[in-house]
Amino acid sequence: MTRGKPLSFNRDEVLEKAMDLFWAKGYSKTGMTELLDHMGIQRQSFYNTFGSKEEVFLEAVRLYSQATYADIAAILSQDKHPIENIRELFDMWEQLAETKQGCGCLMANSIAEFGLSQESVSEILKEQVDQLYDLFYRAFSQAIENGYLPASKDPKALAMSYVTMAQGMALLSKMGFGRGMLDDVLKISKDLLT
Amino acid sequence: MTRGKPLSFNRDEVLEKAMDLFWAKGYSKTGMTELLDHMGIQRQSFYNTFGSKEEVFLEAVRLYSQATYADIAAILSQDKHPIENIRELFDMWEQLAETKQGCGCLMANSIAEFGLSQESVSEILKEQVDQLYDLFYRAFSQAIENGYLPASKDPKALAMSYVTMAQGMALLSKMGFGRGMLDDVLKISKDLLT
DNA sequence: GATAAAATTGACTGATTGGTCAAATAAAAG
DNA sequence: CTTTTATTTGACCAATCAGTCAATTTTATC
Repeated sequence: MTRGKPLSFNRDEVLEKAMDLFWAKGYSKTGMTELLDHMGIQRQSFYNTFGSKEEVFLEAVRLYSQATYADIAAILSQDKHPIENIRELFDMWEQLAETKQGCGCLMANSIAEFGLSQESVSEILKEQVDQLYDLFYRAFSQAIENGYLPASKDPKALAMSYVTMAQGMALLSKMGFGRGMLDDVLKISKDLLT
Repeated sequence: MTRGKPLSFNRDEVLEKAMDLFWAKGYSKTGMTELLDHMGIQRQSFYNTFGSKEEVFLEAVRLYSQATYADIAAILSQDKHPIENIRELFDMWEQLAETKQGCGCLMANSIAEFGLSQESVSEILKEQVDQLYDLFYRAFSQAIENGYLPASKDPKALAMSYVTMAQGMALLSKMGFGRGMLDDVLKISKDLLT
């Protein structure tokens, strides 16, 4: 082991707490003092470990999108009719919206907050959106191959539409739209996936 | 006429300039000095006329949503097949996205920035989203009455889905998604509106 | 031209921002 | 026990934030 006093906190744990706060409040509205309180570490420990507010934010966004990607991939990769997978996905989102009331999606929030204005951020966000798109694209392509969807369907357009709807739903959930909105969009999905 | 020196600027004009800046940068990232520069008026004139940064922001959001509502209403109220109206709507959005690169939609941006955290803002936003929903709902209901859509369609779910997609597209446009994304979502719309 | 009212100007305020510095303390390894 | 590394503490910094104040100028009505 290296010499010296070891970190008294778990890096991953406090990063996750930072992620939660950025998720709930956004980057600008999260003050350093508040962030430190929420992470439960000292100012100096923070700057030693994470470098700066911006750097910890980037790490938080990466952590968020990796976790989100894994969750969605687990559902979409099931060998079932896509409408069934999508329904499960919506169930997960509904549960998430209840747990994290008013928080929406950290990626969607960050896109809105930064757009292309800060390359360090947009670089990550663009990559993550693309990965999410690929996930849906592969799922729908596979569904066509497996005969769950007619070959006339365009997996590319479907994937883009679902990414779009996901972002839209994340946003609207911040305005208090919940089950009703999800049910409506899910209902419409049946027309798309049959 | 009332006594005293009249305003040397047009209130509506400078409000529109404020709207443009809030649209491009969001509330938090817009500083007063920058806002004043962009509006082209003096600090004191600003506070005399608009009261505060928050108040002018609320006015700007109202102005934006009224203008947006009018634009969309003009298109959706046409007595054509809804897919034709939706196509026109997407054309408008594409043009807008080109003009206002990276700005997205002020309503979507504000929802992401504030959510329900500030009642003065969320009150307006919720109202505007509801109005937008009503607009789509009436359009689809009318389309069913006029025989453009089968009665089996659910105008409620369709309206909610389009509001969701609109928000999602506004968000994604901030990441540089443009024509390709719009074309894909429009293509998917054909499945929904036939 | 006197008077009233509003616009304009620029300096200024207190609070808050993210971030730094230095000194004291704690704990692990050699 | 010494060395090395890290934590902790609190003071501190320059910059920026929205907003204010008072003196001055401009333009209207009387």
